[in-house]
Parts: sequence; C-alpha cells; structure tokens
Amino acid sequence: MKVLVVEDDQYHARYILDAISEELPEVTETMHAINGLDGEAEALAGSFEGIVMDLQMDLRNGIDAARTIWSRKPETRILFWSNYADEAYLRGISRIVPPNSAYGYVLKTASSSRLKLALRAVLLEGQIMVGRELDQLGRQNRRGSVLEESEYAILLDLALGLQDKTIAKRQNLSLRTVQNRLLSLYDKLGIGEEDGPPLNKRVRALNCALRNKVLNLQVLESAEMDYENRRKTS
Amino acid sequence: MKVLVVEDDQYHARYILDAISEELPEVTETMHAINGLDGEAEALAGSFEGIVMDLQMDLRNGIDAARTIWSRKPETRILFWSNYADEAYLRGISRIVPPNSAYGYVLKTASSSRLKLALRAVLLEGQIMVGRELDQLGRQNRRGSVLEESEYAILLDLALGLQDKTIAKRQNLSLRTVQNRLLSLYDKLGIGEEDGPPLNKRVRALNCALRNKVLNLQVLESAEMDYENRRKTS
DNA sequence: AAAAGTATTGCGGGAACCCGCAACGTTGTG
DNA sequence: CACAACGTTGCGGGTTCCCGCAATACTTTT
Repeated sequence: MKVLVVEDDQYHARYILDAISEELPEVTETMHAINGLDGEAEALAGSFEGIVMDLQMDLRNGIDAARTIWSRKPETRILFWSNYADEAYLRGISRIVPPNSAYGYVLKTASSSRLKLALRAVLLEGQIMVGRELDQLGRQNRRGSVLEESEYAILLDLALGLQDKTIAKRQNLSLRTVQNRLLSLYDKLGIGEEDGPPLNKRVRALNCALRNKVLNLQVLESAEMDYENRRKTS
Repeated sequence: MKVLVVEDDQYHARYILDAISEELPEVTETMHAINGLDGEAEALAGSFEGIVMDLQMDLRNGIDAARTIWSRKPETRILFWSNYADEAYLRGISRIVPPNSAYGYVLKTASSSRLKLALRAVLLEGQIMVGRELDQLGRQNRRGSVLEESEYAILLDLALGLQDKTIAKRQNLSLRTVQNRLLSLYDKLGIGEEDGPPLNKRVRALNCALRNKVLNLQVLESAEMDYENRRKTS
C-alpha cells in the first residue's frame, strides 16, 4: 500500500512518517509533499490509496487540495490532521467528501495512540473517524443555533467585503432578503447584545465569526479566489 | 542556567527540548509549559534566565505572556519561535521589548542549524537575532508604504467593529480625523483599486489586513480583551 | 381545507459611512 | 518672517446600511 503525507511542518512530517513506518507495516511506500499544490500533483500523478493531509498550508490549503484529488480519485482515503478544530474546516470538508469514501479528522493535540488508531482505521480499514471534540462543534455555537447553509454563504460574501446589492445579485435574492439573512446572522453570532457603545455590525460579524472559528484565514482565501474566478468567467 | 520552554505543540516541544539538552550543555535545567498562562506563571515564579516562547497558543498568546514577564523581569532573554511571519507579531513584539534586553525571532520553517544558532546566540550570549525574512516585512507592504502607528491603532479599533464616533472618543480625535486616517488606511491596503463592483470598505479593510498578515487572530483577541478591560475600568 | 408558521419582498426613514471642499493650526525650511 | 507642507477639524451631501412595518408567497400542522 502506498501512502502520501502532505504536511508543511517539518517536525510534524517527520513524526507522522516515523509513525507510519513503525506502526503500519502494510504500508510499503510513503511519499512526502511539503505543500498543498505539491501534494495535489503527487496524488494525481501517483497511485496512492491513502493520504495524510495537513489543513493549514501555504500555496494551497488541505481542503482545496482534497477537493481536486477527490474529484479525480474519489476512492482515495484521506486522513485530515490539523491543529485546529475550526467549524470552517468541518464545513469545508463535509461539503467535499464523496459518497462511500473513507476519511478522518484528527487533531494534532491528540495523543499518539489516538493518531495511530486513526491512521490504521482510515488508511487501512477504510473507516470514517472523526474526533468527538469536532462532532459537537456545530451544536455549542450560540443559543444552540447553527448557521444555515444559506446564512453561511451570505457570511462568506460579507467577509469578502461585498455590498448588500452585490450579494443579492450573486445569490439571486432580493436586497431585502439579503438583509434579512444578515439580521439572523447577526442574531446567531450574538451581535448587538454587547453592552457598551453600538458597533458596526458588519465588521463585528466578521470579527466574531473569526474568533468563534466559524471562519478562518484559509476559507477567506479560498472564497476570495472563488469570487475572482467566478467574476472573470461571467 | 535554567531555561523555560513555552510551547503547546507536543511535537515541537519535544524537538526543542531535545535540541537544548543536546546542543546547549550550559543549560542545567529545563522546564516545559504547555500554554501562555502556564508559561507566564512559571516564568514569574521560577528564576529562568532564558525562555523559548511559541506565539500562537490558547489561553494566552506568546506576546501577551512575554509582556507581563518582561514587565516584571526585564532582563529575561526570550527567543520567539513561530510558524508565521506576520507583521502583526513583529509589531506586537517591537512594542514590548524592554531596552537592553536580549531576544530573537526564529521561524519554525528554519533549518535545525539556524534554530540551534539562535538558541545559543539569544539564550546564552544575550544577542538579538531576527531572521532576515522578518526584517523586510514592513517594507514590501503596498506601494512601499508602511502603516503609521496611528493608522495601525485605528485599524485595530476598526477590526473590533467600533464605529467612527467611538473610535474618535477612544483616541481623542475628531470624527473627521478618524475618517481621514481610515482613508489613508484604505489607500495603503489597496482598497478601492479592485475592478468589479464596489465593496464595503470597512469589511474589506479587515479582510485585506488579515490576508496581508498585518493582523491575525491573536492580535484580534488581544485587542478585544484590552478594549473590554479599558471600557470597564473607565 | 383551514390555520398557523416561516421565508421573501417592497417601502421608508433614521443612522452611519465615505469623502470633497475649505479653514485652521503646527512644523520646518529658506 | 514668509512660505510651503502637512495634519486636524468642520460642513454638507450622496450612498450604504440597519431595521420596523406590512403584504405576499410557500410550508407545515391540524
């Protein structure tokens, strides 16, 4: 079995490569890519059955890399290995996993045994394995409310800096509907409940989304590129 | 000599502890704190001459921890060891280094030899050592323009979501001056030059500042706490 | 099918924001 | 001192944003 490790942190890469060679004798060959772009190219060129993928990387983040890999080779087993339990990552991943595919999500703060277990379960056994800390992410948000997919889309557009009018055009909604979605977004993010002077809700929404880890820098970058591309080709 | 390592990533911590014990025989005792709060407490309680400090940590980030440590023990030598070359970090550090103190800033992507060199130079020899990648950060910004300290302060307030009026009050400026600073801020961040539909400049400014690494999540958190504290005690 | 609930849209107005114009103070240079 | 350069401040107006109110749709419940 061939496994590809996509990881830009030298210390983490060394550790995971060691772990694989020690604990998974079934793996006959490993390869190491040091960023998302490189990893994507290797994965498409070679014939890897399993991938360990870091999420936060330069050039191309793990989710974008995984999307193109899965779109060409949907049977590939991918174990995401990340420092952060961001809702943004989970949302990103859950939108790109192909049906019947094996994947997993393990935090880098997890113990070695947990990591090794996940390596075996996902790469060898083809199971789905997601840490419990991550699973309950959506629930604890604010007043137990999760962002609807539609609200999340608006949040992304807001985060890019688009105006209401532009968002309406993009999403094929009326101006007022966009503003309604923004209202419920503000509500769910808990904006307007602070004491002290009133705030600029738009900026505050982005601020809160970042601090609550509903968004992160990687998805901002992805959304930006997506927006640029779609704008140019239309 | 006693050295404290403040690092929440288990793999990085192990590596740096190994490196110290192998390469720096002068170090007789090492201690490991797993987050900023813990590290701060240990540093103030024990008598450490040198500290290796991660920047991105939960509970309390490295800069905030270093600030309180230096305010009580300004002679402490601190080597910052970070994944990211964010302008936000440099700004934060340069504002808290006490005069005549020894410190350094090394990226985690640096080679082992560079890291070991920095360990020796900063902790043992008391030199100042900053990687070259970091030093030129301020210059390449946009049209060769660096943010003035005053503009940076406004950017922070904007990022918190404060309104112009509130910012004016906080900084003891007139409303119009705040708006002028925002104008030059927009200019330096390159906002308003994009083609395509017009944008919400406020949100866009935050977005760009994050993507250009003028700001990052840690400074947002710090600014937030600072704002809350100052508001309550006034 | 009726009723109740929810999402979408329009209208309108007050507040905040963006910014050109012009007046004023400060600083520094010949 | 004069003059220029620059930061600060006020004024005014055009635009965007925030959001209550109310009229339709569309969905679910009874």
